[in-house]
Amino acid sequence: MARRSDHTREELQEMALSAAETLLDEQGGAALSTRKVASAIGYSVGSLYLVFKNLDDLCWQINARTLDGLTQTLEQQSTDQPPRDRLKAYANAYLDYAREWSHRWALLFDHSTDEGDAPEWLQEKIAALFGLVEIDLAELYPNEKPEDITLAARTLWGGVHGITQLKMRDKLFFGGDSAAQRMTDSLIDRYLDGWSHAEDNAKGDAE
Amino acid sequence: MARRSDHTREELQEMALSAAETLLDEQGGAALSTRKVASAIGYSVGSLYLVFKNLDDLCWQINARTLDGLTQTLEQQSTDQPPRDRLKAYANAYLDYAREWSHRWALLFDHSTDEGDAPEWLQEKIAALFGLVEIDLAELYPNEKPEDITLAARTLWGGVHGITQLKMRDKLFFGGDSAAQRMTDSLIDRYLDGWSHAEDNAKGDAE
DNA sequence: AAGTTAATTGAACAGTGTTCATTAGGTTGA
DNA sequence: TCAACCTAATGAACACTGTTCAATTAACTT
Repeated sequence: MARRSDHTREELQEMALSAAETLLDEQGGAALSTRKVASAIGYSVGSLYLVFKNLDDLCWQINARTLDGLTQTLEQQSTDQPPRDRLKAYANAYLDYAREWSHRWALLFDHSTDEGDAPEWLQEKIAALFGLVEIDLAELYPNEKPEDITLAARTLWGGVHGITQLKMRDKLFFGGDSAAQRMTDSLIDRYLDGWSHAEDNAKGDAE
Repeated sequence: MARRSDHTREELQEMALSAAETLLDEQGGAALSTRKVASAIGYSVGSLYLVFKNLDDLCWQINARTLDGLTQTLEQQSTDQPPRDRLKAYANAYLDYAREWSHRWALLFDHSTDEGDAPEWLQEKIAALFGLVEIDLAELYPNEKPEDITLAARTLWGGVHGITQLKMRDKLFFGGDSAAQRMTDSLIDRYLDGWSHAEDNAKGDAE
């Protein structure tokens, strides 16, 4: 067959990504293969290469969607609460998302191209995620320099990410299901308290 | 050839692991293959399967060695300093180790068996790493319940791990080379300050 | 109806992990 | 000394993988 034009390029791409995600959810990242995706959408292997540069490209595009979903989930958290609670809600949502889409989450952070870094647009999406945290921190510490807010956001969120990762890989072995959330709560509370404490001292010294 | 007995099983295993590590360091985890390892040590593919259950097993054994090296590095940090400084030194050493052995470090945390968890002995090694942190925290907060120390150690070290991972994957994009260390310092200082703060409050309330 | 075009194919190639019947070097016993 | 045995070591075979690209053929044009 040739020139079927059953689907546009965009449709083909969407079908492939969707099929790949299903495969990923059901069988994990190791099971992702071009032949399986192709046969799942009723096209041949070669057709995938009309729409994706290679399997790596397909993975990055899945990652982009995963990251979009994650960002959306975080954004859906109620804004009608104090920044500190919202940060905790973010962390919780982050943990839940990783739990619900464990294979997608694993692909997002495990997958690394042989050569070169993640694509730019992916990096921008991650930056946007950090941005959410920065907003809350800026609200909590309006007198802080922007650079310090940026550093704090990355520190705090790096921490949440690390806890999530260890949890996902069963390398926490402590305290059952609720442990991870207790840890992110503890992290956020103590980090913010420690920060306030330092600010108070600074003020005290200045005056 | 057969029955050469040039090397014992133990020697063969050591040769294979060592060759695999070299391959890993030079070409990354994706380049690790049974045929390459076999040819590097002058044996055939089949011989590897006399010593390792499969490639996964070989990877786990590399990971064990990586984790041992990491633990040793941390243990070499001077004990002749206050617990807080030692914790920072640990975090620093952790970052340095990940930087120096980036491919080994990536294999350690990316590699996940298709089915089932990491082997038990690996989990014990990780627990031992957490133990180092617990010692310092217990020294800092002698009145804290052991369970709280355990949780805090995992929280803090999960955070350091997360920062390290984002750094390694270039997903921090902030502040150049020194950023990661500034972040772990910030994390440890603020977390400990926040903890002390909370303890003071608790004491104040009680009295 | 014949010609043109390009969407789609799938065989081919080079690689992968894993298995296991075969082989050949070392050891043993006569 | 030499045949018998044993077993460490092999590497061909199998079923997979990603990727390419000449060949095919359905649909459009004339």
